[in-house]
Order: sequence, then C-alpha cells, then structure tokens
Amino acid sequence: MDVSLDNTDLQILERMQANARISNADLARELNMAPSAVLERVKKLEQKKVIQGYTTQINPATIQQKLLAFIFIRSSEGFTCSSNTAQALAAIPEVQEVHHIAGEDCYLIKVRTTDSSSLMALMRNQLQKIPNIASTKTTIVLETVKEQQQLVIPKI
Amino acid sequence: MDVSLDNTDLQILERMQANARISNADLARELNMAPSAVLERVKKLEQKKVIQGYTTQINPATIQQKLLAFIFIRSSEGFTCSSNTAQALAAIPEVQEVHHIAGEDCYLIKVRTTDSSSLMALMRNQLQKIPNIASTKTTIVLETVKEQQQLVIPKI
DNA sequence: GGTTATTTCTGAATAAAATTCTGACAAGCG
DNA sequence: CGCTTGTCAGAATTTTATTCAGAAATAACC
Repeated sequence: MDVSLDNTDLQILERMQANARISNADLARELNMAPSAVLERVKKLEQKKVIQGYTTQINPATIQQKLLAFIFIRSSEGFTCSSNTAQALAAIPEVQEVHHIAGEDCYLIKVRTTDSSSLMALMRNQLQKIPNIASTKTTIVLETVKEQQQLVIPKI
Repeated sequence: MDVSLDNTDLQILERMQANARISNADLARELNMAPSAVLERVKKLEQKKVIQGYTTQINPATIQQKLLAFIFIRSSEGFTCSSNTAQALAAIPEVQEVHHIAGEDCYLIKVRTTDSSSLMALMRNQLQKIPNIASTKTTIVLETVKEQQQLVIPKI
C-alpha cells in the first residue's frame, strides 16, 4: 500500500501527535477543511498503519513508577540473540522497551519500577530466569529532561 | 493536590493508555457507569496531571525515521552536567528523550533520524556544537521488539 | 489535447457523543 | 444530628462523528 504523505497528512500527524484527543471538528477548523475530508484522511492513515495507535501519557510517579532504568543485556557465549529472549523480555510489564542492538550486547531494555529495591527484585526474579542471559549492565536515570515522540517534519 | 487513585481511576487509565481516542461513552459502557461520571473523573485526572497528555503513535519509518540510536554523552572534565546542556539537547527535534543518568556519563539521549549518515551529520553539526560535550558513545538499534508505555497496575 | 479514472474535497443530513446541570446518595466529621 | 465533600445517574443541550451525494481537482492514458 502506498504510504506517501502530503503536507496535509503531515499537518494532521503533527497536531494529533501533540494531542491525540483533538476533535476532528477542531482539526478541520485548523486546517480550513471540511470535517469529512479530514476524517477520511485520518482513517486512511490508520489503515496504512502510519498511525499505529493513540496513547495516554501518564505521570509515572502517580502510579508508583518512580524509578527509570536502562539495562544492557548480554546473552551467554555461543547463544545468539534469540527472539525467544526478546519475547520473554517484552512480556514483563515493567519492561517498556526492548531493542535489539548492534555490538557485543544483545538487548537494551527500558524498565520502570516503583523503586530501586523493586528493580533489583525484578532483575533477580524475572530477568535472571530468562534462559541464556549472561550479564546485565544497568543505568539508572536520575532525572528525565525530555521524553516524547516528536514529529520531525520531512522536507518536501 | 491529592493524587490518590482508586480502582476505577486505574481502569480508566488502563483503557485510555491502550486507546487514547476511546469515546467517553464507550469507556462508560465498559465500566458500567454513566458517561458524566466517567468524564468527571477523566477531567480530574487531567487537572491532577496524572494524565499528562494524549499522543499519536506514528510509524517512524513512514516519516523517514528509519534509524534509532541511543547516545551516551559525557561532558568535559571539570564541567558538571548543566541544565543548559540538557536544554540544548532537548531542543533538537530528532532527540526524542534526554535522561540525566548516574555514573560517569552525564546524559543518555534517544535519537531518531532517517539513516546513519543523517545521524552522523546531526552529531557533527548539532551535538558537537553544544558546549562542554566531551565524548559520545553511540548504540545503534537494529530492531525494536517492544516500545510502548504500559500501565503496571499497583496492588491495592 | 481530450477523455477517463481516481482521488479528494465540500456541504448537508443524521446518528452519536460530549458537555452541562440538577439532584440523589453515601461517607466522613464536627 | 446537621454539615460538608465527593461521587454518581439521568435528562437536556450543544457539539461532534459519520455518512453520503455530488463537485472539483488530479493523475493516467490514448
């Protein structure tokens, strides 16, 4: 399917990324278009999977997720990074991101827990029980300055 | 302001995180509540900043963001991690996350660009021009297995 | 160039939803 | 008890989403 995006599509994406709950009517007003035309485009962007979904950003601290960490995971010698390992990592709710990376390490994961002790518990009870994980290297985040997907508008 | 969340709030957050554009009416049906009651709660969650915003997840590849990298940034000797540095990093659109981290390095940033050459251009033209940045260590992501904020429901 | 498709748009009609408001109900507290 | 506070349901009203027919624009092709 064709995924070429014109300027109007990018305008829509930009506004919807900043506020996914903007009403279609407001969006149409901002773009000086009929609501039906805008709706048609949004539906098409969803169909084409340009838009993958809509999420609510929740203040982590308010739901007891005060600690953020990045963990590099290396698998045992002789074991390549299997997708099983990745799936096992992804299945842990506290693991919010799983990236397969280049270099000696296999995966980089992003983890949110209530505090450092629950992070350690998670590493002991969940990470270490995943087969073929040899070692981990953890980076604790002290403060997050920016955290948002941001649309980088391609030049047309 | 009180930020205590009861079970109904968590139900709302869980559903809205999975789909920020769920209609208030549908949400009310799922929770067996009147739409007005649910709306009242959502507004309150917004006021209390439990809900920080609503965003649209865009398939990065469709907007020419095919490369994802994490970069560790170390500042020059004798210079502590100033918030100026962080602000300068955050101002770059391709830099989607800026975390101040523990340990020898200062910042961990998440960057999305079209390809490796544009990443290198960004590092040369933008990162290296920020004062007091001594060195960088880049980790290229080959494949992203999971990438979504996920609500970890606290035990009640 | 002229003729077809195809896509995208507008504008109106209708169905559905958001929003507001009033009052009921319950819990906490002096 | 009486008062306050918070939450809720239900109805009324405004606003929006959605659908549709047809016009305008765009692309494709001979």
